[in-house]
Amino acid sequence: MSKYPFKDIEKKWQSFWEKDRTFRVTEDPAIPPEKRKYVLDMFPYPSAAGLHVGHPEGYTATDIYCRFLRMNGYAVLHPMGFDSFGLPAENYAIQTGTHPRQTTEANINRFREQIKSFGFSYDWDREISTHEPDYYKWTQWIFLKLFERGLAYVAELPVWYCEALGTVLANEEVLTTPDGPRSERGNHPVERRPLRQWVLRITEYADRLLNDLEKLDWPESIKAMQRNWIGRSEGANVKFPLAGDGDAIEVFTTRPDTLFGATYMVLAPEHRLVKQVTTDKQRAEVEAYVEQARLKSDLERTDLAKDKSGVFTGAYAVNPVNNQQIPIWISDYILLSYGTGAIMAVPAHDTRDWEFAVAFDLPIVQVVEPPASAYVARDESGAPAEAFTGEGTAINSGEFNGLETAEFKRRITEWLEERGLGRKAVNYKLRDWIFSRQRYWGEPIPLVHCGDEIVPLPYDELPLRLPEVESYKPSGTGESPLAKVEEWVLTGCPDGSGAEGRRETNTMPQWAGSCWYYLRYLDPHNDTELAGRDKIDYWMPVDLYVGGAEHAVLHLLYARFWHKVLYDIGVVNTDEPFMRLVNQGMILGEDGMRMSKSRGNVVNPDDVVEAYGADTLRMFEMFLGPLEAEKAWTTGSISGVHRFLDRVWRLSDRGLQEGPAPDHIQRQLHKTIKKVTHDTSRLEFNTAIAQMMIYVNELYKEPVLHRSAWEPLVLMLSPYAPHLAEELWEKAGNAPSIAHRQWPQWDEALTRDEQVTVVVQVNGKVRARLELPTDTPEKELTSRAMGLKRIADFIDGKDIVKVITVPNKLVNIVVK
RNA sequence: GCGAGAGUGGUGAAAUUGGUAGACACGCCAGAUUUAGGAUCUGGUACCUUCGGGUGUAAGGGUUCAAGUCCCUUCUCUCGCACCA
Repeated sequence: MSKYPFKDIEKKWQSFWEKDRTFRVTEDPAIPPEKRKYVLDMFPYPSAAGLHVGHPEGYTATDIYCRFLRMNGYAVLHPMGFDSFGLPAENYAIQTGTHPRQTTEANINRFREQIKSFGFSYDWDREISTHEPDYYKWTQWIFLKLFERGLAYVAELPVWYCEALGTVLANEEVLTTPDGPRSERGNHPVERRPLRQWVLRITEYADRLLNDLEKLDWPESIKAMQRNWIGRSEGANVKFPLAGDGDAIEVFTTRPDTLFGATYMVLAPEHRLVKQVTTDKQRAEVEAYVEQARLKSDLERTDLAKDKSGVFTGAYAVNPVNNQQIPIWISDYILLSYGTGAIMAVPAHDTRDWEFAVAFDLPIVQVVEPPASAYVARDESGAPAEAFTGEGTAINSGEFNGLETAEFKRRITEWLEERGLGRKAVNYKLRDWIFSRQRYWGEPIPLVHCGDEIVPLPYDELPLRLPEVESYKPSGTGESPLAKVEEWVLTGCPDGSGAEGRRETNTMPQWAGSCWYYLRYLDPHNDTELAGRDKIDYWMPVDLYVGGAEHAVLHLLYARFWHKVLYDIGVVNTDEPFMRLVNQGMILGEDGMRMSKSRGNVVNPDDVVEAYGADTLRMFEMFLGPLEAEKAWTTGSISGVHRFLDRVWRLSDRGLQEGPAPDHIQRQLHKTIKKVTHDTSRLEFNTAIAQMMIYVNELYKEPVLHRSAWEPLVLMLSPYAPHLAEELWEKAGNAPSIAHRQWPQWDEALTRDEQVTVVVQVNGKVRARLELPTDTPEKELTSRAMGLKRIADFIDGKDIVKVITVPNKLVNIVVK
């Protein structure tokens, strides 16, 4: 159905750009810093399935923006690469014996071809892949820096282990599903196992990761997710001595002001003191409960709907503020992994403790009087029927009675500190980042075990290359396939002692490579530094980062963490990498559901390019709706965009007339330039396209096409449909390329119409319209409005209360 | 439950600071062109109507000369987190 030869045009210009290296960018010192922009796409994992329609969405958006910036005199860094370590290639290797490198590189080639077929203006001289030794040399280098600074350590931890993937996973890679905890990748069941792991001390950066979010121009939802994930809460750690024992239970609480209401304590079943405190009488029952809790999946343990369960240990602790003995229970609603794994229970003011107290008939003591404005459900006797968790005034709290919650917290914390019973404390939900994987296809960790010592490889021995292996299968011993490569594992100890050492056989997770890739683009071939400082100073930080919201926590938090470490060691110039973040909305299938093979609603972008051309695909995806909104694919409306481009093409067949265009065309043109400029700069591509459509519709009604009305349109179109625009630019007699030509400017005076429609309202309802010259004085507006027969009919016999006029907009006559 | 966001024609969606609701596009209808179909061009297309007008932006209320836009209440949906002490 298409008439314009998009296939020829697109092929022609893609090879022109490639030969011409049109989009190569260098660090030109003549360009002032404010005219330099770093626009980054989240690079893809080169899967076997090829690109889906979601990839070109974000990539088109940044491409349009970059082309727009270039035409406005900016130096633009816009690179692309591949996140090429990862499990799918390795799983394929396990099944088929094909080396993951082979699969990965074939996929990269396919991806690169596809990406090029969309006409994106990347500087391909800067392409990187994270699996290449030249690249992972620097991933390893950063790891050694982390190790040096004590930010990487080994710990035996209960970690998520995935039998199907044969590896441990980070907390962030595990999802809670109705079928229990599952791996984010592949949706396989996972379970907790105590294993020896490399861990990165991201918690040391928790406060900075939290506070610096304020500086960032990111979607509020992403910031909220990161805040939530970090989960900072302030309170106090308090020691409750055991009755008749020298030991004490330490708890974390955010409400030290409710200490007087603590009527019992609860330990996590795995808590170290459980064995010690349990009385003989209770031992059998406690042990049974602990065993039962161990076998429960986390989902069962965290099912909110279930009733509270627990067992009394038989032991008592002493509430340090009033010396009362309170019973110690165990329950699985207390998690060993948060705080100290033990709580003081204040049933009157904590919903969970309330439920537990009611279930086991434990005492409930009110210590916070709710403010008069607060609603509290009460039973027939007038006693509270639920926990009051808000702030209020202290009661039943001895000398502290009458204090407001915030003040009480300060005072009681001081009181505890003076007596050595407690101290101010901050807790985070964020855990340290479990960093090792028992896999083959990842960066080797450049460390050697020499007896009990762990010795880093000297920097000049990097990269530590992945050895070739016989089998990609996990060893089954909880070690990676690397462990079986004896000649690689056995090595001299790098401390120079000449002793035998064994290499670390764990590899890094996929996140490692993507934590810093944006820096390598700056200087991709540098073999003495990860990137030259002059290049970093020239481009960083990233001005705009576009990608999917699925990386809200994982990638974006890890990358920020590494960046801060690099900042602390003086490698980078800012403490945040990505100043502005935009999430492109997901493109759903035509049925409004997430695209998936099983639903059969997957749209392959190659097919669209084949049928309509890359320019149509680009514009269609942008025309679908706002960039950030979730949008359903609608095959039908592709033709609307294609028809538009076809109309533009046929318009060019008319030949160009020199000399000025008619006045109304000039006005329409300048309005169009203004709107397209404004909208493009704000990534509001759908409305910019609509405006160009309006303008083309206008041009269509004209008998002749003027060069002065045409060329600005071609220029404005060029970021959106670059192939067609290049062709039209050449067809108009200009030398290629259009890519660096000056963006058209508008004349404000010409954006205004000579005539405007002014509506006349009576009591706010539109009753008439007036065609008047622009900027007709308000007085005349009023008199013209009053003079209308229709209006006279409406206001006849009524009192005019007032008349409101808005120049060039409306007259509203208020009558009674 | 908590956090974030969103509800506008048959459909995707527009709408500076409150100022003509539905731009643009899909679909549909009509006309032109065409052997026919497709394609193309032009026009129409929120709903109701006694053709005066009335009603419409999830629902209800409020502020205002004027509300999709601001305020309050409620409902629905999407996403994220979820016994985090």
